[in-house]
Amino acid sequence: MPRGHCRGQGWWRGRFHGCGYRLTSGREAILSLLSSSKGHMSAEDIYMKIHTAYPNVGLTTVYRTLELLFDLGMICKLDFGDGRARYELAEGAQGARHHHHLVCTGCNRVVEYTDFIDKEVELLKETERGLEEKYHFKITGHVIQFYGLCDRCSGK
Amino acid sequence: MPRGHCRGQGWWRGRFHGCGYRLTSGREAILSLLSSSKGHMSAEDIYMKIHTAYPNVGLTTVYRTLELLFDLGMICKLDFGDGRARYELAEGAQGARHHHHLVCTGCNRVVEYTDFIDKEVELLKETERGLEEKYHFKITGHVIQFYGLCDRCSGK
DNA sequence: CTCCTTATTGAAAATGGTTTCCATTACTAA
DNA sequence: TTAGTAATGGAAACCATTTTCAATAAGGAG
Ligand SMILES: [Mn+2]
Ligand SMILES: [Mn+2]
Ligand SMILES: [Zn+2]
Ligand SMILES: [Zn+2]
Repeated sequence: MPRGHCRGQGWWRGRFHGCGYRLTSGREAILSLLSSSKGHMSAEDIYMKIHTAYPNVGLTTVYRTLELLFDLGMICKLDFGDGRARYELAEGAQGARHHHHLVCTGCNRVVEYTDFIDKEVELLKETERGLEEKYHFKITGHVIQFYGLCDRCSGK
Repeated sequence: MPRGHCRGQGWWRGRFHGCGYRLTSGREAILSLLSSSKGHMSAEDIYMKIHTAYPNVGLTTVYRTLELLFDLGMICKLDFGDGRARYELAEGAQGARHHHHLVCTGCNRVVEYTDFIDKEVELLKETERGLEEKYHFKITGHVIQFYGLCDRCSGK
């Protein structure tokens, strides 16, 4: 394990420099927010939350940074069906745990669950291997979401 | 099992009348196309395919019909990350088999796989039961998609 | 069949999340 | 410093989807 990394809130610094990207204040602000926040934020959510502390970071930069982080595999891009993409830190770095989502089609409420995950992950790995071999894909990720009505919405 | 249904291509007629909806030529054209076609079509794909035979069916009606069919649970709405929703017949009616998707993030190619499905479905049912009980959701569906690079795209 | 109610329709305009343009600024290496 | 290039933000463009609204047609009652 290389020394010098994972110090303070800058665990991602090396991730950028290695690819020729620059670690700017805007990128750091966004990454920092994603690391400390728990929800599923849209680009505009993020823009507004950092705008007080970083009034000079524009919405365009937020979009561009999110795209970059997504391409680098550092964040996940989620679609809960409400017309805007939402983001969360990918597992691996930071204490992000592997989880899946349960989405209410009535009110768009989202539950993260980690129960039942163990068996799912085990089967997933197996399926991934099978798919890679049969279809010659290099699999990089998956999305598992259940849809339904929450208690509040199922009572009409 | 009521007689009179499932005759000809009109197996869905009763599905509409029971809910107070009217079976129009546009709706029938769209449903018929979805039944006979195999791909994952966008609203505009559908609009263009039926436009030769039904020039008087507008794009707006296609969108509205797809929303209705989705709400009735007759079709699935899919997001492969290319900015437009895609649709396919839900399983149940017609010979639609339960399957999941493997999406290439390089070229957006989509593979439908039914291998490995048996064990997945079994675990899914179990997980659904657990989630319904724990989170008091009434689960109506799920999305499982793997992402990666196809053989053509992984070779840079 | 005819009439009536109202669900449905299409064309055009509006919406809204996301991208693109482009001139300007901020890094970085030599 | 200086050159080369990555990054930025504000405005404009993009484009899938939705809304508006006057016109139309499905289907039940009679
Ligand atoms: Mn989550
Ligand atoms: Mn499919
Ligand atoms: Zn709900
Ligand atoms: Zn590909």
